[in-house]
Amino acid sequence: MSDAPSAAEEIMDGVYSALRAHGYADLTMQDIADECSKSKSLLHYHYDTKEDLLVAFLEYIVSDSEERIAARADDPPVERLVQFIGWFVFAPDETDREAFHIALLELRTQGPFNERIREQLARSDRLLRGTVADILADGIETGVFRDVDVEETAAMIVATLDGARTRQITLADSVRGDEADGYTRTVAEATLRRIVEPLLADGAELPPLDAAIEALRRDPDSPEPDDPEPDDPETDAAADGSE
Amino acid sequence: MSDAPSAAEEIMDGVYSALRAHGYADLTMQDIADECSKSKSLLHYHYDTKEDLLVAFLEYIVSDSEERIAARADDPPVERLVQFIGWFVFAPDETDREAFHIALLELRTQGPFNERIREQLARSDRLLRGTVADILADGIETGVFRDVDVEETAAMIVATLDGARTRQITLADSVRGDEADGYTRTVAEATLRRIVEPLLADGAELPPLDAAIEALRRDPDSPEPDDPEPDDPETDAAADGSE
DNA sequence: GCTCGTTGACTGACCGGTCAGTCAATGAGC
DNA sequence: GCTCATTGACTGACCGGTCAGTCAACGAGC
Repeated sequence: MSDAPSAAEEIMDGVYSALRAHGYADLTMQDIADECSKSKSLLHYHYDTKEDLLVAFLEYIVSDSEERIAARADDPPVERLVQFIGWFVFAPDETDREAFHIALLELRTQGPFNERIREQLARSDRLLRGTVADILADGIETGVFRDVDVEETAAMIVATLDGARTRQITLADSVRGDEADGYTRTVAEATLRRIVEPLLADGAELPPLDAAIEALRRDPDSPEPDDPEPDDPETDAAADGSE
Repeated sequence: MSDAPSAAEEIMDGVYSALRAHGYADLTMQDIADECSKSKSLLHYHYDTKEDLLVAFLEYIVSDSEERIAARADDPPVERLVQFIGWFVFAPDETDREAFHIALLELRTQGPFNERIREQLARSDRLLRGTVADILADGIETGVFRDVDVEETAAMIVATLDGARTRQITLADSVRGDEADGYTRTVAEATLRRIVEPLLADGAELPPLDAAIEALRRDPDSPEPDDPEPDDPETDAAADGSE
């Protein structure tokens, strides 16, 4: 697990880097090969087709997210929820993460044309909405949340954050940082204030979003991670990617 | 204006049909040519490059949405808002419209890589959020809405609906209609109940979403249209597409 | 009202580049 | 010496874009 990463790991890393550098639409097998310092032929040795490779990559990042989320399942519901929301927000310097999310969004648009991709996307979607639903159900049981329709609330929260992020990454101008930059953060804050806060039982209080975002940046192993170590592929992949 | 559509119009129609049929990612100039029964060379005669053609198409559909929205600017704010929200919802039989929105989402993912596309997306985004903000400002002035932050509320509403639609179109399985199908509608209803309704001043009431959706289907010239006449290209294009 | 030059719309054939995928050969480890 | 990992050279398909040329419409000159 420490040194000598397996070929599969190196290739997944290569896909990750290549996606950030080139996006999905004009990602070539050669790009991936270059990023992991291997030959294109080797990629075909391990994965028959480009599709196989990309589906494997998707599986990889979704599984990673599953593990990260599972690792935090015992945190208190309110903190977990704020952290979940905070994880959609990009800090200003996380251009790599943004680039990766652009590629993931491109990948998502291929869902309708590719069943295997769609399957992974659905898995990721279930993970995200299910996580929020679990958090809410937990909180209701504990008495920190009022009794609401957890599925509906989860759907709304995830849709809102996903929509905000989509707008931010598709409209942000890489050169002159523009208004779209802080968009997700603004919407995340509004979501907390206008959707989550009314859900709190009397006496319960929301921790600040900023603190949660800061914590995520420091602690890679959070439910929906940021970049843990420089260049760690899946760090936050699955969560967003999937939807 | 009646018969003998101009070449430009026929080509735009061709792009529209081709996008629905093939999606954006594997859209070829030949596909477009086939859809409008012209030669590929003709497309290059009118538009130097494929990019030029697609940017022209984007301009075309965003402009169309601008006009449609402007045409309804004098409707009462509450009705306008419900109609705006209803226009994100796909009726079960609107597979064409869904296919088109998939292509538009693909196009949106190219924003980060193409300034001219990004420009049009930003225009569409301003249109959508600006429209909701206008509706809210109108309603506050008239006294039907409480005094809220219109920009923030508009951002939330648009993000939520957009996120819901994204999930629906990327995850829906074209063969066996699955759970993702009614997703946008569910979220739209939740948005009305949980975001819009609390905004209403005492005495004001929301018209039902279903009625608004029905009206949109019957009346193509609504702010954010459905398919007006069979095969009318831009009908609902801009609204969603953009941003 | 006929001819002829000009123009704009349009086409088919073709070119060059790109890219996924193949294959035979090489080397390393056992 | 056999297996497995890896490589570079190669191929075939596809696609954007070019180009030489056709054709119908139109207007001018007679």
